[in-house]
Amino acid sequence: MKELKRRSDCPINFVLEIFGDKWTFLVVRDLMFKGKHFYGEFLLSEEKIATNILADRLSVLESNGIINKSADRSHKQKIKYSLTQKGIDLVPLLIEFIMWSAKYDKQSAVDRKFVKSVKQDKVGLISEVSKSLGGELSVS
Amino acid sequence: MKELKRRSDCPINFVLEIFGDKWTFLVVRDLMFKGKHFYGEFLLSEEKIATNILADRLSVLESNGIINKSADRSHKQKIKYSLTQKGIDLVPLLIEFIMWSAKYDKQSAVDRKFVKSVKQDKVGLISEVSKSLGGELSVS
DNA sequence: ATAAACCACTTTAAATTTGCAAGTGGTTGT
DNA sequence: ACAACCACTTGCAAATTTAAAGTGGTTTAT
Repeated sequence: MKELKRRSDCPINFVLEIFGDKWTFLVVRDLMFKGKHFYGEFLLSEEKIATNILADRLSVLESNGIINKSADRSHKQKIKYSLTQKGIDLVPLLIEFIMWSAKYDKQSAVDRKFVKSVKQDKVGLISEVSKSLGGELSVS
Repeated sequence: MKELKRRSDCPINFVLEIFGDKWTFLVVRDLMFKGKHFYGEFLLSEEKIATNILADRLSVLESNGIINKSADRSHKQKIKYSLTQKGIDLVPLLIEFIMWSAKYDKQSAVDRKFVKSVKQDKVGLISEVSKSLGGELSVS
């Protein structure tokens, strides 16, 4: 229904065609840094995403292979959302978001220990975060 | 007129409040990697931004301190747009955009030499690109 | 000196997207 | 059996985006 034609093959544009709105990266953030996995958890985030927007963004993320759905073990209806490797590979990108905001947003709620850790060993932190995300088995 | 209240103090959200749309980063890309500086040049880009959107995004970028305007030497009316240091500090972020797309977009028009160069020495390339952008004097 | 072209926008109106509130239909807990 | 919970879906008003045309100075060519 959407994204039939891409505007260009530019690599910057490629990211924008998927993530170019105010909400999609917040869902990724919740999965990546907040340990959230369920629809109801995303709704609780501070920015207050609407249910229809969340449903739409989850489906966009899934159809682009950034996340996948799996069944919760004990709860038939509960759907667990997890990052795929393609999603996990956004870690360096999100870290740069954080570092830029840490530098330029005076009232940023950033974790200063995290920033310090990135400054000391960015590569190490990326692999640590990525590893923790990849460690989850998805029960498709 | 806009952005009176921020949705949260989250560092990811801070970036999205400025850049969370499909166009703003393309203007930054043109300034950063395409050597573009003038209104008419941005309009020529492949993605075909509309004039009103471009005018709006330039003013958003300026009011957020990402770019500044300066007068063209020989041409009184021509306005030259340049990245500020705050804008130049987006280089690592845009590079991660490019690297992610290079990995996951099969038809990406990415410069493979650039990708190779990032893989070999990311820090070096960032400082090289940043230096080339900072070298321009702005005649306010 | 005058006219055409260029410059950076602005305006208008239609189409699309967003945000809010309420509703849906199946599942689970008591 | 019934209420609560789950992941959405629907309807609608408001905001944003888009294309096209227009504005009012500036510069270039004649």
